Order: sequence, then structure tokens, then C-alpha cells
Amino acid sequence: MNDTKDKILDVADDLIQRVGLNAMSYKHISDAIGIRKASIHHHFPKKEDLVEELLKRCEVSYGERYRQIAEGEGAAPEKLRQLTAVFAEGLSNKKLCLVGSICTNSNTLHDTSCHILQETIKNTISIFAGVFEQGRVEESLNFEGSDEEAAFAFFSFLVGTQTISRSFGGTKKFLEATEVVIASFKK
Amino acid sequence: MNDTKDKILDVADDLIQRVGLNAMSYKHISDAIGIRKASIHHHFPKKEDLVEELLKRCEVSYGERYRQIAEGEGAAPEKLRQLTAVFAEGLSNKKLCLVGSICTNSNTLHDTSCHILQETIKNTISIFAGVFEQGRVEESLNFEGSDEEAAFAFFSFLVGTQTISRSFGGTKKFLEATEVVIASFKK
DNA sequence: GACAACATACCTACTACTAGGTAGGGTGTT
DNA sequence: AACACCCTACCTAGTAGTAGGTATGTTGTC
Repeated sequence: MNDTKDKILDVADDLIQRVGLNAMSYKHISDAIGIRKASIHHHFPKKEDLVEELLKRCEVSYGERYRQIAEGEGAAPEKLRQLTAVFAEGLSNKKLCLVGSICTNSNTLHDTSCHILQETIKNTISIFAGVFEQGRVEESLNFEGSDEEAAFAFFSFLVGTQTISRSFGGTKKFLEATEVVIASFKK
Repeated sequence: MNDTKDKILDVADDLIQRVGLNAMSYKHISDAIGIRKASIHHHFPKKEDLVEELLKRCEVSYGERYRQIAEGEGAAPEKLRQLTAVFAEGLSNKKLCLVGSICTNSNTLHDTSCHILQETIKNTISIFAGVFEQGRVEESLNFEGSDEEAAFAFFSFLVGTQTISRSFGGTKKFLEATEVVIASFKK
């Protein structure tokens, strides 16, 4: 039933991560899935509708993935590595985290989309914070500031490093950089 | 002589940092400085010409600024704070680092621009690396990996945190995050 | 000094194309 | 009959870029 709608979301997701929000167009999507441009407007009347659903979907799917890592087995530093691996996987396909990609164009966003973006970031950081809490309690991580501050810093770091690495250095430099930061959090 | 040309570069610079490369247009520029769109094409025939000159200019001006900090007085952690302040200043005007902003759209860039972008990143990191070298020698910084790897990580971190903070948390969260990371590099 | 030749910087007026978005019609399912 | 879904055909507004013209120097030659 939602086959077409899902395809649209999938393609849009992929395009935004590759070329950015403003370079992604309904025409690109329609060409990619063999449907008319107007038909996409049937599912998502405005582009902002698409963006909003994309952000919600992303919050759910990545939220689950991050939570699975955060609540899984193993020590905190190892979990930071697993979170890193999620970003490395996208990077290997020349793709950036959807949230990070959209953030760069946040000044061209509508209010509602902006709000959902903020919620997504907030929730993501709150999951990350769980790992830093664990690390603090089990003394496998040593950092100044609150769990949330460290989580904010680490998430931002991943987004930034993914962005820079795609243009310069690739996955190799990305992983080097993450090792430096994880090591410095370990003590 | 180069008055108009400089104005174009200034406005384009500002626009890209605010709304991103693909949302910045020649019309925006022409409206902003009271000149016809065609006149901008006289100075920069193609948009890529503008981008390339912008990156070169950025490499020089920020290169100087970073170098001044890196080669100045004071301990390494203090210099990291000064580098951070440069990014905080942009952020307070809702602007992102030009390099970081363009990186998000690097997949839509032409080869030459892409190459200049890489050069700019490389040179920036090499300046940053000087600070980490000093910190390692004077033992005010303690990190795993080479100076260049740490510099790459720190620069990427600043770009990412600036991006996320603009959408969520503002300058306050930005500075909190940078303190966490600088502290974790200190020991 | 006078004059031709050229360059710079800007203009008006366009082309060709893409963007997001809309109106209304056809078809299959419930 | 009502609805979901997709279609053709269109609109307005904006995009980069071009063609051709004009005013204002600058520079080399007689």
C-alpha cells in the first residue's frame, strides 16, 4: 500500500545525504523511481512535508539503532566505537548523516521542520548520554561536564568528522580521528 | 578598482555561511549590492569561479588568523580555546564556517573547486597540528595518535559542533561541548 | 596633442532550463 | 458512489548563463 510512499522517502533520504537538501528535487525523485513529479505531490503536497516525514522516520530508525547499541552488552568505549561504525558505514557510501546534512541548511527550513529537527537531535543526544553515563559509572570513560554535554560533543564530532572526511581523507581519516577522540575520553 | 568584486565576494561569503552553497544565487548577491545580475557574471563568469575564489580567499584570511593564534603566546589548551572562539564568533551570527558549509555540498562541486577545498582543509589542519605539537612537547596536551590526526579530529569537531549548535543549543551548548573536548585532550 | 584601438565595468534584454506547486481527468478498488 | 493513486498538462517564479550595447578610461602611434 505504502509502497510508492516508502520508495519516495527512500530515494529522498538517499539524495539528501548525498547532495544536500537544496540540491534534492522532486524531479530527481520522480526520475529515480519512474513516477511523475505530480504524483509525488499527491503523497507529499509540499517539500517540507517530505522533509518532516523524513526526519521523523530517521528519528525512529536511527533511534532504534542507537538505542540497541547503547543498551547492549559491552563497555562504554566499545559502544562509542559501535556508534562510530554507523557513521562510517554511511561515509563509505559517500553519504552524510541526514540530521547533519539538513542542519547545514537549517536557515532555509520552515518552523515545523526546524522543530522536528531539534527534537531529533535532542533524542539522539539523550541516547548517546546513556553511554557516557555508563562509562562514568563503570569508570571506563573519564570526562568533564555532564553526560549530556559529553554526548552532545561526541555526536557533533561524528557529524563534523563525517562531513570533512567525505571531502578529505575518506573513511581512513574518519576512523583515525574517532580513535583519537575515544581514546581521549577514556582517560 | 576591485571594489565591486570584493563586495560580491563578501556578500557571497556571507550568504553561503548562512543558507548554504546551493541556496545562494547570483540574484541574491545582485539585490544585496545594487548591481545587475549580469555584472556579476562579468567578474565571475561561472558560479564555480566565484566558489573557487571564495575558497582561496578563505584559505588566506582564516589561514592568517589561525596561524596568528597557533604561533602566538600561551599554552596549547589556551590556543585551542582561541581557535574555538573564531568558530563561536561565526556561530553568534548564525553563520557556519565556509569550508564546513561547502563540504556538505561537496558532491555537487566541480573538480577544480573540490581540489581547492581539499587544499584548504589540508592547510588548516596543518596549522592546527602545530598547536597539538606544542601541547605534546610542553605536556599540556595528552592524546593518542599523531599531531595531524588530533588536529584533524579537533577541526572536524569544531565544524560539526558549530553546525549542530546553530540548530540546537546555540553558542551556549557550543562552548560547553568545546570545553568537554579540550578538557579531555588536556589529560 | 590628436586619434585609433583596446579594455573595463556595467547595463538591458534575453535564452534555456529547473524549481515547487496546481487543476483536473482516468482507472481500479472498496 | 467514493476514494486512493497516478496521470497529462499547465503555471509562476527562480536559476545560470549569454548576446549585444554603452560609457569610461588607458595606451600606443602619428
